[in-house]
Amino acid sequence: MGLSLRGLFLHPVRGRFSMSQMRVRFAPSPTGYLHAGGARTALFNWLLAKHSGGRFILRIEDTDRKRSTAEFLDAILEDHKWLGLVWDEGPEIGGTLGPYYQSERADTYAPFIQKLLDEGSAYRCFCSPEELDDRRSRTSQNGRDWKYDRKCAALTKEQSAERKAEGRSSVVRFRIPDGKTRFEDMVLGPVEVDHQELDDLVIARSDGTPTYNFVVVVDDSQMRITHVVRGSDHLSNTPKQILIARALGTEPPEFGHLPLVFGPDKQVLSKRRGAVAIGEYRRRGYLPEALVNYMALLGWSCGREQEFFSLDELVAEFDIAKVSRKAAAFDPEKLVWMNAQWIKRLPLPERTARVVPFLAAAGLISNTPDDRQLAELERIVSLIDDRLKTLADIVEHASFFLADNVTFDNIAVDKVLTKSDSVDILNDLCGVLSHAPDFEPATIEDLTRKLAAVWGVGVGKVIQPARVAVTGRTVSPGFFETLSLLGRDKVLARLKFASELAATLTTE
RNA sequence: GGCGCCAUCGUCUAGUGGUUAGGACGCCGGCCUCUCAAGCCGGUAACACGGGUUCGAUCCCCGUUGGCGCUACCA
Repeated sequence: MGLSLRGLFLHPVRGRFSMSQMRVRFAPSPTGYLHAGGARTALFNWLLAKHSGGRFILRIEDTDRKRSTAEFLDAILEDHKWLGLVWDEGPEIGGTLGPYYQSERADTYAPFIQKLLDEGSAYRCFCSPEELDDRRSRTSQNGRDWKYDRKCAALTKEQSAERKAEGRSSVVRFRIPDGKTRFEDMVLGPVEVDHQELDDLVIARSDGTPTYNFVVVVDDSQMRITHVVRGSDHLSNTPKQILIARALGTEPPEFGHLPLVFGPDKQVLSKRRGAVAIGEYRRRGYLPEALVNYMALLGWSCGREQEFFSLDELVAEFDIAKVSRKAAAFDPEKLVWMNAQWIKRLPLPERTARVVPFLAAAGLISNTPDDRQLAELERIVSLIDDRLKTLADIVEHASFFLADNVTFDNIAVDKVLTKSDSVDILNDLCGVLSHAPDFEPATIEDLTRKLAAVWGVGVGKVIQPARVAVTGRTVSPGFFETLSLLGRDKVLARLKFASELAATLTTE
């Protein structure tokens, strides 16, 4: 009873022009991971709210108990936090207009269904799915322009009650009135829909549970949502929801429909089609800053030629009216570029800290390095400079610094160490460096260049075999700095090892 | 099929009733250079088509085509 009373309280006048702050929600269902499409919707909602100093509400639409899982829920919450889209009301923190899990709101809907039934805005429909199928297939060749024929709409309340008493199962349908619905979409502008195109939708299933289009209206009203921003795949639901809201005596929120996001294959991003989960980007070494920046630019632009935006800058600049009406394709290559740009902009200590989990996962360092290790790591990261496209790239760039032994790249070995003079070059360099007065980059450079002069070749001829010897690869940060940081002992040992290896490979 | 949304370089986009149609990613070339990146310089590439309106349309209108979405007792 208490629940019903609370449930019956809707907000008849929202007051578009009142001083009350904007209340915006994102309502994911935990039936899959958050992907770039959903995350962009969340981001735009969040930005809309924050730009106006309003509140961002997270509501979990977990009524599909079969497909909803705790794992998906956790991932979604974690992704929001990681992206910086903190919510003002919702899971974990609650709020005054909860519960924020739809599954916990199950008892609030029945009184509203009853209200519509009592007032004649809805009616019971006793047509079975089989009958419906039958009539549907007879109405049109392909059965695709079928609309519910309102067979049960004409039933009087007495007839309806009688059938119900007989125990016949029924659904509740919303009675679409004559006329047109128009609304001003925040993204699309004016939208008008003739009710001829709508049919009497089911708002309560035969088991009594309410359907999506009904639940959303009640939830949004009870949570005092003022603005709904969602994918344009919901556009056709909007007039139905507006009509239901009005029948319930509450003012519908403002709506904004975002164009869909395609994958590079021009197919709409979706869970079913295996869109990349946000958590996957995190694991692959993308920065949340880059992802947010990239997603914001997917369908929105500030009008100037600025392309880098922090979350704070986005909050300040975001204008939903400037969102494009055209669907946009997600370009992974541009994301990579943007990620590299954001990594470059990270101050060294920060960049170093962010790289730690990736090195730890590769077993190259401890998850909790001490100050000395961190200082060394910082020198390595500094040397690698802006070669990282993702944080995960740190492993391939830094492993030869951190691992005890060099892992040789076969192609590098084939290409460089098999050259006939590589053994002698490596031995000579080893000899020269073992007598170096110090192991500063300048000293190493000087000695290396002199050796190259003795051989009568360019420095590159000396450096390349030595690079492979010391790093196992043909590419690395600056050679002299790399050797210096690695230290004389390791360098000499590796040169020696490689020269022996090369000796076994050189056929002449 | 019906209804709806959309249409500028391959991709993300800016833009105006008169512009050499701008930027970014990618790609190509060059510079730098010990390799690879980064950086810098240069290049490649677009107003879907057809009718109107207009002195003049990429821009406004209509149509065509194309892409996409919706069309459930899913959300």
